[in-house]
Amino acid sequence: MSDTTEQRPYHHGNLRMELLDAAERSLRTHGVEQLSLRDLARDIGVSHAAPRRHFADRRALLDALAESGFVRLGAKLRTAVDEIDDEDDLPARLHAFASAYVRFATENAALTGLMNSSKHRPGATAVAEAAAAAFGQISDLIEEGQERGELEEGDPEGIGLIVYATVLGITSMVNSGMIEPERLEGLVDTAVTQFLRGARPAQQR
Amino acid sequence: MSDTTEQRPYHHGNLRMELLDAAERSLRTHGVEQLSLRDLARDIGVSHAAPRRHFADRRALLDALAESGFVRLGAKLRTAVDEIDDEDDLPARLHAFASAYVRFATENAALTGLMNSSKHRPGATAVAEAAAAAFGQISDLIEEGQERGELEEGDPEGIGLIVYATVLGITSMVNSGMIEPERLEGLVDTAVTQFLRGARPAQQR
DNA sequence: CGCGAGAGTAGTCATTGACAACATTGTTGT
DNA sequence: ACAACAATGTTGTCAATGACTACTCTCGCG
Repeated sequence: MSDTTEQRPYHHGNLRMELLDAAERSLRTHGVEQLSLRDLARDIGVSHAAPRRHFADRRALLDALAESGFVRLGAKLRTAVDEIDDEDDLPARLHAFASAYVRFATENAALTGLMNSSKHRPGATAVAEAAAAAFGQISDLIEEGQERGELEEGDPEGIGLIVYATVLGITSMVNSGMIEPERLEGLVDTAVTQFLRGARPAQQR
Repeated sequence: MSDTTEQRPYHHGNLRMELLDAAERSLRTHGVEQLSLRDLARDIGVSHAAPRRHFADRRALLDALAESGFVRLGAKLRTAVDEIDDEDDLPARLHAFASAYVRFATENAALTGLMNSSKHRPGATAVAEAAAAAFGQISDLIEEGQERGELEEGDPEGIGLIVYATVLGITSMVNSGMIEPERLEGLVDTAVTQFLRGARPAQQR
């Protein structure tokens, strides 16, 4: 059935997904502050109260958005790392990871901001889990590096945290306009390189 | 004249400052989303339109808050660095800088979030300047380190950016609940140490 | 085949930011 | 002194919004 001129049936049938889509568009073009449930409903062509059937309140919609963001980010990170064929090439894999992150985070600036601010909200366990899954990948990378003696010993998560923090900070600065996007690649490069140098075991220095 | 039972004169005399004070309290306890101009006006006991004489709109109030935050942060950073008597002790100074930053940023979590999200708003030049002043200090530190040959050559600002980014990222993770505050000190410690190792000139490796 | 749950609608309310018109007070030039 | 006048507050109003309630439509299941 064509949906162009046809009257929409009483039941939309796909509202939840379409709400999320519209929400992400609005997020991208107008920012999170401007995102209004009634606006989305108007865009889609349903009544102002319809979204309530799918999201208890504005927060719930934003949380769902953040969760979906983390899932997609996780996937991007995974494929980026896996694309480095040489499984033992830690520098390359770390670099791929960092690059993929900053690309996603700068191409989806507003969404990333939302993701980073929602993941602490109590009750948003789904968001937290999605975030942990995305982040967990770097711990694995670090762990492998340690096993092969390329990185100093110590809590893999703690060490990974540093890398993650740096990348997070860089994108935050780009997204807030503090530094120009052109410098992104270079900064990520030096960040990863310096990290690898700084985290080498003592006997290799 | 006592101001306890006395009727407030028609002209408050200090509304702007008191608004900023109340705003910061509200920010701290309820977060930026809940901050409402009318609420502040009620708290202070003026009419709902009074704030408009001092801040064109909600954004302007938030920007002023962010600016004041950067000014205070800058001062904290400066004194922290200056408290290290040995002017040549780069590690100690860098550490003091990072420590002071994370302390401020975690003790003023919501304010920091606001600061980091406002500094890009076009037209908020005052905010941008305050931010640059606070951040510029680290460039100076790096430059000194380079002059004494303790750090590899290269754009001081670029190198400083990495440190700043890492510290920014760490606090962002703490403030969003991704990592526990107890780990803060340790993380900052390793971050600074690793940075210094990684940024040493080649011949010293 | 009817009926109940799921999904959408219309109506309402309190809150809010923004704005305009008006009131009060402090200041300044003469 | 004192009459403009600029600052600063006040009341009143409006449109938008999120949240809630009561009602309606449809479809699938027993």
